[in-house]
Amino acid sequence: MKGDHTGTLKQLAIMGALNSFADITSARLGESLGISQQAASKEILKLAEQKLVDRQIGQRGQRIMISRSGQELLKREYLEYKLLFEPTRNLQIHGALFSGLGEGRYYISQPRYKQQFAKKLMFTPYEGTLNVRVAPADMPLFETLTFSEGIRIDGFVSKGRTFGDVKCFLAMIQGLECSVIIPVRTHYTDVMEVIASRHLRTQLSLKDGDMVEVSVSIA
Amino acid sequence: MKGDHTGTLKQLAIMGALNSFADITSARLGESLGISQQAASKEILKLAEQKLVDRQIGQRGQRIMISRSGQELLKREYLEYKLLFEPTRNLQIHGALFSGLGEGRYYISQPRYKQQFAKKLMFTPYEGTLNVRVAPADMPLFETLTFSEGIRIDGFVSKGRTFGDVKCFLAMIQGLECSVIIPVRTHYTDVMEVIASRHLRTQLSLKDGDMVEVSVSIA
DNA sequence: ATTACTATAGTGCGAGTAA
DNA sequence: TTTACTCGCACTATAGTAA
Repeated sequence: MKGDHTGTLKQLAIMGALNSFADITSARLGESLGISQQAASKEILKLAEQKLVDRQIGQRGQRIMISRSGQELLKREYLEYKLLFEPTRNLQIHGALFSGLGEGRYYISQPRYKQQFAKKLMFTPYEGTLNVRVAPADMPLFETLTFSEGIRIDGFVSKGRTFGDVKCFLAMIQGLECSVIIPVRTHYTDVMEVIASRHLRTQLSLKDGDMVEVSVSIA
Repeated sequence: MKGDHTGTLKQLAIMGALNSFADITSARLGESLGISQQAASKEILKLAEQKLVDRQIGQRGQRIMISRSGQELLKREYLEYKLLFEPTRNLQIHGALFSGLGEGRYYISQPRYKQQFAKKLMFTPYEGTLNVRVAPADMPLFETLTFSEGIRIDGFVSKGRTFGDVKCFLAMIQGLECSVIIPVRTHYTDVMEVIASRHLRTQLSLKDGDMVEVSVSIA
């Protein structure tokens, strides 16, 4: 709110700066936003300062591209709107962190899974999972995920091993966009695996035993 | 940008003011937005002044609900983000307005259609259609809609008459959210029917013969 | 053409506080 | 408890203009 430049960033994205450098003059940006050329110029400088955009400056104009963190900001914004308008329910699932044996990391680092995550989720997952021991009181909620449609990730066979179908649910953990992944053919478990674009433990300063709340959105 | 209170409006929606009155104190709103209680109070007053929210004031707080135009603002915002992040293509289809014989109005005012529009589109259509005679140069574009998946509206039989399946495509006309509807079993036509939540002719000051551009998004 | 500096006018924020 | 006023300060916008 205080220094909120989300609107400007969105306009830059609309003008083509989301996935590549776009020629955008401060005058044209100002016109789109209903502000002066000077104000638009300052907006760009501030976005660059906050590393939300990258710039290439020439003498006959500048080229602007939204940075990785800028993209994440816009995606988070999009997700919030989506949760508002799409008829989804949000399940608040609580649990305690624990360290797994690294099977999660092994699974999601399989190239065939990774390709699909990158395509079907809105982020490219960090290669590791956050293991959450679901609170007994929330087990009924967690189990409804078994019966809900999620984003389908197809299984495959690699080197004689079978990697089964998996489904993902978009979720939020402490304000961060993430995804809960569960096998389609579930065995009973109280372990919820969470993936995100970053290493959640360092990002959120979490350690074993910490209680977390994951807000899972189901269709 | 100048007097942009979209962020505040979105926060109010998140806090439950989208579809009903919600008890929201200025202090709590301020906390959510990272501003003071006083600033939040002013934000609310400005939103109310612009008729983007309705208020009920008591002595132990206020109840806030986002107005119809406020909802439309947020939906437009959502649509913009959606077009940015969902892998859609946008077809710019041009054509000239003309007056139909009112069959469009007759069709979309059928209750069975209306119910589905309200549920599956993001707006409740005004009971009338805008008839656009598609420019010959854009006919190939228009025809691709025939082969694209849209939002499916199921047909039905009423009083011995058959109303066929129809599909809708989210679209924008002069910055306004709208939808293009075409029968699933299409006969060849150069007439594109556009519906929206308002009477587009008055809303956009259009008259017969005017050229319009409709930006249709397909999956 | 551009971007972006300076100076000034205007708007917004928050502390204190009334109702 | 609330909401929302005034007022001082800071931030932001625009016009003019340099580079």
